[in-house]
Amino acid sequence: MAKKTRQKIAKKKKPAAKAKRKVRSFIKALKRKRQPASRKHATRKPAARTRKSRKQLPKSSVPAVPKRKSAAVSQKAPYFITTAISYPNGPPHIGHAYEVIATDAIARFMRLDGYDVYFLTGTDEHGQKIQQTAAKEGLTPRDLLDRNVPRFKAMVERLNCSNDDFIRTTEQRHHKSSIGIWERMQKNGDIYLDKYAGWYSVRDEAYYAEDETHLNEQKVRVASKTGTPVEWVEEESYFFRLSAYQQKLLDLYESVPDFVLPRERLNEVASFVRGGLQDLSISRTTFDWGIRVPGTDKHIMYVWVDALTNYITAVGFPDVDSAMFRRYWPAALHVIGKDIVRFHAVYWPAFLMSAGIAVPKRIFSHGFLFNRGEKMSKSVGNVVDPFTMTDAYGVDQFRYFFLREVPFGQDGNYSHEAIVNRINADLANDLGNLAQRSLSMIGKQLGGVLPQPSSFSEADKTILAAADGMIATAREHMKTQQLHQVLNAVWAVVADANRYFASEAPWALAKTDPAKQKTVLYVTAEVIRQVAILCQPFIPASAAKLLDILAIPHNERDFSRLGGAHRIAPGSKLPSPQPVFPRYIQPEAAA
RNA sequence: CGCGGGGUGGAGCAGCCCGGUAGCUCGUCAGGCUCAUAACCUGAAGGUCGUUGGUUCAAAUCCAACCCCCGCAACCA
Repeated sequence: MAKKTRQKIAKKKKPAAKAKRKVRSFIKALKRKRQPASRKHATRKPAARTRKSRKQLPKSSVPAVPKRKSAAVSQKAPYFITTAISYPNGPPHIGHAYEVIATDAIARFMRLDGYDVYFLTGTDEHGQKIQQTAAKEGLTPRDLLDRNVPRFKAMVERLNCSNDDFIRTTEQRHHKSSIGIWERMQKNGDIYLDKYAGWYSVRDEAYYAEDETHLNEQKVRVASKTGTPVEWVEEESYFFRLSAYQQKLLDLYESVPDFVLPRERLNEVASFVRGGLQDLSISRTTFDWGIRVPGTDKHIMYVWVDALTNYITAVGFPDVDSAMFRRYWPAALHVIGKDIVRFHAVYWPAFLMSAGIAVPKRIFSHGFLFNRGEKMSKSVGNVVDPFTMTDAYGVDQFRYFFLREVPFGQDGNYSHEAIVNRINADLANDLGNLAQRSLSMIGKQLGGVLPQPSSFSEADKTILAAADGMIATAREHMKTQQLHQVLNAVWAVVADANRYFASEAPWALAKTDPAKQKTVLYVTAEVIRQVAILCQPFIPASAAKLLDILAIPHNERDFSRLGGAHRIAPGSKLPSPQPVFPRYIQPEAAA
């Protein structure tokens, strides 16, 4: 059995080597192209031609009032991790849920592994879209937010996320921070006032060049790409000298090859930057729901300037001498969706460089989730509400499915069948049943007292070695946020443990060799203990239950307890085991 | 010639970079066990690796061309 595990582990290493190779060739490519930056898109398109409708990110849980940590004190290495902030112009959906549970799993993993983690999530509440959505519903932006933001907070709580703060960009601290970064960029000479004109689509929140539009049947000019109506707009705007940062960004990508993961995303970004950067319009005068540009009365900051800044706001900016800021910035990891890589890997570091602030250490771009291969969409009617889903399957089951099934960084698919299959097979049958069958034997035959093992056989040693090896494998995969690989490694051991249990047949040893039976049950409990500890980041509530029925003290559940240096204590009295992972049974009238 | 991802047993995927017994999960069939959550263990069946051509002693793996699907563009990570 251990052989199988080893093979699996060996296999997984390959991609790493592959990735390194890719980096090398990527760097070469950068060097090659570096000098002559071809300026393909010379025409200046006014604003950032993007739609920024989506900024995302989930948020986190708990305290309505941020329970900030008192920085300082800890000897542990700091680890500041964030989700993107969610744009609450509608209810939260599964994409928001996915991002926050994945980020939560990483945060919990690092915490258990001895880091001083600060986990941030929140909502991005400014922008024209919020203003418009509110107007459409006859509400003020404030009203709309008061209705929607609590739903995001509730989702984060429901998903059992361990965020330390939940930031809202409408908060006072964030206004101060945004003005702070603006002034720093301005002082550095990177902001100037100019004018731009172009065809603007309100719905897309984007400008189009003349040749990107046409007159439709109704003689209305529309964006060819999206079919949305456009209007000619001339607007005074502040610009950020993004063009001055092209080489600095390329240097960054070269010196920190893991700056953006997965690697393909960095390649895309680098190629975009090599293509030439134009200055970025960073203010608007066409609406007022946002943060006012300092020293003006009609300019509102471009939402992305405001949104990205949330990451430093949360650690105390503009007070760069604060304990929080000094301890946690730069961020260790920004977890974002693949659609906003450009904002995080190009604009954000450029803003920070301009402001004289360190850039984050890594951006990780996760993929999108598809419902039976289809993008979720209201018109198709396959939008799934995270609350409904967690009600149906359970929070830990929901978390487990997405974190195990979807290779982190790639797109993923889900369906009712796939979810039921996975949670029944992996959680209920493999892990849950293993715990139940072994622990109930201890309960019934050994009076609920964890037995003392006698000498270990080769089989015992092999399965223990497999369990002891999990943490090293997990850490290796965690270096590049390969969450699904961590779970793969854990479940390979669960499968080994089931084979071990079946081949040792402790139920038959009760009469023939009680000492050996005790050893087998002890070893099995020890393997389950390590599995449960390592599962905590992914399925926190269920893992805690498993540890409870193994009578593991709360202060012995961190990763320092893994790897074989510590073993479960013989002689401890175990509570009578309760099933931790119920099988999913199709509800009766599944109309 | 817009950019990117993908086409491998019934389903979903790995393998491809560094050619050389086609692997995993689920499902199906048969057997075992009976401690356990109708679960666990063992074995079997099942594949023209999108197409065509090329390189090679040898190609799922390298090269070329082509076909098809899906994202990037609608409230949406």
